Amino acid sequence: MEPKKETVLSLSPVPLYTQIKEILRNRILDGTYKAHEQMPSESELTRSFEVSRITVRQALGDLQKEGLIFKIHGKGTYVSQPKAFQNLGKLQGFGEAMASMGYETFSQVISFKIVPADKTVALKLGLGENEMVSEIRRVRYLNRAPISLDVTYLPKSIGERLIKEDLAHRDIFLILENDYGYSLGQAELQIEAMLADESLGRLIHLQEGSPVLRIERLTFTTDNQPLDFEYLYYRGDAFQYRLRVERGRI
Amino acid sequence: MEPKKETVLSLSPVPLYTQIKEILRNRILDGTYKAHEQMPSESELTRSFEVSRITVRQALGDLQKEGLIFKIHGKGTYVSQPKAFQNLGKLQGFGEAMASMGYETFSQVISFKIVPADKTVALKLGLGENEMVSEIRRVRYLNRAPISLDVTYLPKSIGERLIKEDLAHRDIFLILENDYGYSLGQAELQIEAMLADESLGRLIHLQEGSPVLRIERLTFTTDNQPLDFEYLYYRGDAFQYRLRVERGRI
DNA sequence: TATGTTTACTTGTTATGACAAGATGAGATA
DNA sequence: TATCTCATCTTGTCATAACAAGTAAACATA
Repeated sequence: MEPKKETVLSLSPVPLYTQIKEILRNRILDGTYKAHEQMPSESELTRSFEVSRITVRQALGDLQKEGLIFKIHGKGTYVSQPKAFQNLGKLQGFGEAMASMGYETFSQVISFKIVPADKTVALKLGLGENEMVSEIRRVRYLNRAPISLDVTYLPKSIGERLIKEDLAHRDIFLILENDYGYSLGQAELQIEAMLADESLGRLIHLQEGSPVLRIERLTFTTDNQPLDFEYLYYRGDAFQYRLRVERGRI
Repeated sequence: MEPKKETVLSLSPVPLYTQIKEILRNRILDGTYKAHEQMPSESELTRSFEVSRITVRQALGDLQKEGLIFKIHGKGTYVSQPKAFQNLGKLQGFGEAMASMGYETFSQVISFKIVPADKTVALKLGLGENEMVSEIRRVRYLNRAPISLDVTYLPKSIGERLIKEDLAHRDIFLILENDYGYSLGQAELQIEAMLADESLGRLIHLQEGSPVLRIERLTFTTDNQPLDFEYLYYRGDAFQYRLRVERGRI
């Protein structure tokens, strides 16, 4: 059968394989390709998108890294089944943790600003009071429902590099580690319960006065330099923070 | 400078890029390429291994996925800082933690019962559904203000011994360790936000509908036997749960 | 019928070639 | 001196091409 041809914007500054990856990701999420079903073969995708096989393979490889699909040599490419719940107290980014359980997540970047650090942020990151920092606000989605608001503060120089990254689909932790070479060590968390106000409620689809888990997280490099400071606001009804801790001897 | 040529066994059933990956990995581990130093460029590797660039890139890409190296567009490929050792956010009892910060605490024992385990408790402690367990309800005070309700479940035999202990001033954790000789290892926590109902509000002096931090904590011995299962309800306005977690190696 | 064999699919590996785009220092220019 | 341009390094993207190797079903043979 003649595959239908699809058009990708080759003028766009976005790489071809990224565009194809997005299209395929959407088809998996909207159910065009269902769990455990076979995806179109590489040669079919090559024909329908009118790109080379190398480009198709790069798109599929990325989706495989994200855990959305898996391949069987000689048979084909298949859509992954989301896995059951089970957990750990490792320091993980949200997307990382959910992806390892087979859940689909993405983030919506609400704002990306360079702002002077307030007292708390300056203290946490070890900066002067009015030094500039990057502030990134993201709403996190789990299975297409909003689940949290993340407010991330990073030193200006690092934040600036993130502007061109795909924050919608990649964890900041992973970018810092795998792309920028930072080695993440410990994190300090503070967890408390609070009530959603109107603006938070609007962002994560909660009524004012609903319970929210508020987490402050300061992440250090293995050299013990503070690197990333975040406020995380999780919907109390939809999320449980799970972790394992050990009995310290120190 | 003329790069030295290297030989790879092209007859081997192992793919070329895998062999190159192993060689490079060894050089990173044995210090030939040191942390934060630049690796040879792709074209250098292409010449020295006498393979195509695509093969070199596949090897480097895999090492990047493993976190051993990272790349900077336009600059080069660098060796990552090796990640530090193992985990542990510290597992502490409440009194223990507060005392170490100089706060005064005590507990009021609300009830001490021997009851049949419900489904959750039986599952967590690894018991049969209607086996008997000890249930201890305590209100915790910090500087004379109530701050949390703790509901503790222990196997019946252990709980019975606790009846004669001074639970008002001593942590159960410390009694288990110092008096009974149990060695506590990991704990699993689940943390979520909820609203206080009337009876909880009365116990910890909160209005109905106030935010509360609800924690489920299952503590294991170092032999990985579940020992102690607790529900902790903390006043959202008066308490922050703090912990440190570490970034685990894959 | 039972057992190989061929064939036609799939993904995996590798080569060669080309241009884009980021980084950086040397050299030209104001 | 300060700034801009450019040459030249780097990695990133994409094309075409070929063969290897795993899978499975159709087919041929004993």
